[in-house]
Amino acid sequence: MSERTAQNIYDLLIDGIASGTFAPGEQLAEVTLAERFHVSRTPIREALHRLEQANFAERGPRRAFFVRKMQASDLQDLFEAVGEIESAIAALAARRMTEIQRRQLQAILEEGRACGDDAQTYAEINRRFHAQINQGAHNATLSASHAELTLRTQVWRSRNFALDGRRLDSSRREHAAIAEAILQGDGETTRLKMREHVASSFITLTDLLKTDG
Amino acid sequence: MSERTAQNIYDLLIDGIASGTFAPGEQLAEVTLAERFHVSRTPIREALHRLEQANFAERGPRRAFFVRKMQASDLQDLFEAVGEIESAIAALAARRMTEIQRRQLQAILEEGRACGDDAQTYAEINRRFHAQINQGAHNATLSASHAELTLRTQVWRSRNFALDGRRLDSSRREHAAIAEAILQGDGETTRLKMREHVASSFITLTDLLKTDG
DNA sequence: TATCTTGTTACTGTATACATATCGGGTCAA
DNA sequence: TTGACCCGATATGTATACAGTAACAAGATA
Repeated sequence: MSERTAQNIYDLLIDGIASGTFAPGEQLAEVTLAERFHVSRTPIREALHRLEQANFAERGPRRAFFVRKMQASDLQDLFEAVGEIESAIAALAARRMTEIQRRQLQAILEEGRACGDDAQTYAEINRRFHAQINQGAHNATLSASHAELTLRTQVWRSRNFALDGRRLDSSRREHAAIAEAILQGDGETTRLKMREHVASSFITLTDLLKTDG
Repeated sequence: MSERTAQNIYDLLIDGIASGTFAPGEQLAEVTLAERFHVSRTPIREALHRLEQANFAERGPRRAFFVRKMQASDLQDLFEAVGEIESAIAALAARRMTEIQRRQLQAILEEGRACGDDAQTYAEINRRFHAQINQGAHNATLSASHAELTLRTQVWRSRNFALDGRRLDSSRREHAAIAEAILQGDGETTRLKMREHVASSFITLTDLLKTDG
């Protein structure tokens, strides 16, 4: 733990929240965490303030920090926001991607078709597909906002990492539709397809959460 | 300076950056600022980290903090992002506003028509108009993202606070068009009108910046 | 019984000393 | 002349002590 302690603590806390080590509503007291991680309060403080800013923690009585209790309605809010922003990004990308970027997108799509049913491999290709579109929009501000919100969804996704075969196929189809619209330069169709795609993944996730609980 | 020192410092720094007291590229050293504001390094540190997070400061050599140099292209990025997010919000509001909220929006629009040419009064009404639409979208996540980006634009706007008469009239017309689309529940028209509205204010701002520089 | 007051406690907020990292310049040897 | 290395200056990063604040509970008072 020689350097970047605060950053490490922040990552550890996020992992802990995502994995359930720190339960929703649980208190995050500076002293307790300092002892747990064998550091002083200072880097803990910094990490907690960042958590608060990123909406993973909130303040309670005595200004203490608590793991934010997320409700199902929060999740819906969040995915709607991601859907709107990512579809805006995709619409821009449809009009702005360079020829090289379009070819790369096609290549990634092809990889997704060819990769078989291994969920982990597909997840990585999925990530690159979305990253490619993000780049193609040529708007760093929107990309940053999108990244921030996506990180928040990660907390919900992490425990339901695997996609079942059915969702994997429908994801492929949706990607193909998005890519087609982008390659045709049709911004508004792209927006619709991307919005539907995010909505589908939301539905899948909530179904998974239901069967878990 | 009895309480919430770090918050005060943060506000002071933002004001300073907006007003030009802290020039772009200028270093923000913890010790220097601590002496200047007669506090210790600790609250300064917190404020600087928040500034960095909010994209007003960046790190330089020796990890030192500097006022971020914003380029014209950054401003364009930023306004495009605000335009996309706010138009998404407006489109949602068109479909979701309660009857009461719609009436309130009409009332605010009417105030804007009636208030005459006092820029300061109109600015306040303008703020409420946009806030009302934000509320109407019923999506806290999008509203928060929007607020964050709007704060960033504030730095550019503050020195060009006043709207001239011509822009004031066109702003009124644009507001009317947006409100009409919302009241008809027409999401896509609302989206277009709001995007145009943000773009217009961007153009006005860049014109003002040109004549200044 | 209701309420106001006051003390205790459990937190974060701030000050300050010390640790650590990084850049730049100067020295010395090849 | 130039490259390697060391050392000092200048930043932030971290540890720790102390200050401040707000919630809660107990006891006094009406």
